[in-house]
Amino acid sequence: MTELQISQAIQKRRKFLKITQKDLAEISGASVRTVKAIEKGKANPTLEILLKVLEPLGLTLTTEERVRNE
Amino acid sequence: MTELQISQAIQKRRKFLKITQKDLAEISGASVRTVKAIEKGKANPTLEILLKVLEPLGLTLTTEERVRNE
DNA sequence: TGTAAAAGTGTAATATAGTGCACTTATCCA
DNA sequence: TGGATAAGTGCACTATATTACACTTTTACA
Repeated sequence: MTELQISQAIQKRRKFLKITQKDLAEISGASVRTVKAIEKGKANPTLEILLKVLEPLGLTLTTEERVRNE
Repeated sequence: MTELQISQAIQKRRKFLKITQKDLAEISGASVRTVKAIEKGKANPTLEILLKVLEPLGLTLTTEERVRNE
């Protein structure tokens, strides 16, 4: 999963939950600025920030064996 | 999946592949210092670095809905 | 068990992620 | 369609991730 796919998953999930970037920032503890950058794919977030943002979205990060052709 | 679990997955996989931290550093393009820190769980790597290290291990990162009780 | 390879670490420099502020632009719906 | 809310952005500062170098400690095996 690429950086872009992760940011898309975050935005998709946030919209599904009908909350704003500001809401997500407040709940997660990350700054609004950073949440915006992550969703725009213009961030290279640290793992800590990424996990903080994913958590309130009910999402988690996992490592998997990469499958051929993806 | 926590930061700790990710570092453990990396170390486990690297040892399975019978390569050294130095090898992994060279293949991935991350510094040896950073690879060591990640495996030790003493790093808060950027997504870019994390993906670079996972890639040659045949691992990938995915986001999933968090399951209750984990 | 001596030795070489691997792993771990302190320090310091550099690059860059994270942030707040102020502002602009886009979206939306009454 | 006007106004309110949400989203996007330039700038400048602070915090911290990444790195090389030099060194110590641990591991493994001939």
